[in-house]
Amino acid sequence: MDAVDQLIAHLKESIPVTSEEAIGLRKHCSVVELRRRDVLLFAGETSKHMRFISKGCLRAYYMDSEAKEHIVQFGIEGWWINDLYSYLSQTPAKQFIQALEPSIVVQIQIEHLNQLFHEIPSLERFFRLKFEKAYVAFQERTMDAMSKTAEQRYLEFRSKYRNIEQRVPQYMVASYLGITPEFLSSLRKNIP
Amino acid sequence: MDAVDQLIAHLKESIPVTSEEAIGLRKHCSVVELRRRDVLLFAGETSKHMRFISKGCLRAYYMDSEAKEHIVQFGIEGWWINDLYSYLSQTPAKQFIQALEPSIVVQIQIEHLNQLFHEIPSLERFFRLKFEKAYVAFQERTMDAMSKTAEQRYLEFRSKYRNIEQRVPQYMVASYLGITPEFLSSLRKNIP
DNA sequence: CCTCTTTCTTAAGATACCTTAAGATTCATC
DNA sequence: GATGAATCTTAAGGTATCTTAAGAAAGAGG
Repeated sequence: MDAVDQLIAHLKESIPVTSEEAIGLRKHCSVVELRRRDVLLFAGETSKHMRFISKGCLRAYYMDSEAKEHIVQFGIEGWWINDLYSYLSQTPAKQFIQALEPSIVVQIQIEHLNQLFHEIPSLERFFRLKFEKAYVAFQERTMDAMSKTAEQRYLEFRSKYRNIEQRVPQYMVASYLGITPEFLSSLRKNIP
Repeated sequence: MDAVDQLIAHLKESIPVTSEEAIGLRKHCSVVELRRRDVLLFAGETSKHMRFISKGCLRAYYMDSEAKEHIVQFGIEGWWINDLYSYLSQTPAKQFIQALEPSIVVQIQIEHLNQLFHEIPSLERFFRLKFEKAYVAFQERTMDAMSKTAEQRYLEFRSKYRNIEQRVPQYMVASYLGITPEFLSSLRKNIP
């Protein structure tokens, strides 16, 4: 099963996809192989693709005014990763997207995707739902960031994303949680 | 100029609206008057309307597991307010929406709005853009909550929303910023 | 206007989280 | 397998923010 097959299988979990539609889709997909540390999208560029992770692990992060990195999102096999705002509004990205492992990503250009929305109407619904989920995830994260302790946030991260915790460096988990690596280390010491 | 006129004027700032379209729109709008403290949407209910504030001031907030309130959003004249996730996914709201002053809100039922999208195509674009903005606002707020001090967040709130700061109680600003009212009070003492 | 409720301030002691620095461990690559 | 780079831990001292409690000020509604 190649990378695009995986994308199609992923779509089929939520919407029906006929084999003709799959063929149409395939035409508009490009597959990118990334080495560890390769950057797929630089801040300042405009995000021109929707990106599906077929293999590997990536992060989206931005740099604050003091050049500190803050991780906005991780992504692994079967997830989408993007600077969604840049993509949707076609304005320069604030985030970088970088591979943390050797990875394979399927990309669909924005023009092609918009065209596909006409050929495969349920695809538009698929992305609307994705977007709604992304929205609510951010809303929850905002509220958590403001009302929960770092320990609570870490425990929730761990139970939600065990798999991710095991494959990214701990200091990146700290960055995702908004705390220092030292503090995360000390939290971990005091947890079973 | 009545409440619906205000809504139409608001739309005209972003998209063209013909007078026939305005008439069609008007049919599907209902106007709600609220007293101070009236609740427009309860957590647990499903949000069935898009809501435009024609007059007054409201807040969207949720209650955490310890019964503490956390303000997600304020809204004043010319803003939209909703539990957007509940509205979009038609699932029970986690947030309350409550008037902080006597207010007038224009509501459009979801079925009517979806129908209006066919009659006034640019309306769909209007809401897509609104939604993108809401998304990026949350993203920024998440990152701010995790990387900036309460003082920085307060100063930014103050310069962005001077008008709101002046009409809502200070402890609600604190709740919006994710800090205690006592701490906000002490921050303010040390700022010009 | 008066009164009751809501909101704001102050202060002291507690806790969460950060900074710095150094050493220990693990990992990647030759 | 050796070596240098990347990552993790520990610890001490500092700062940001919270909790509690009480009184002061402001505002709402009669």
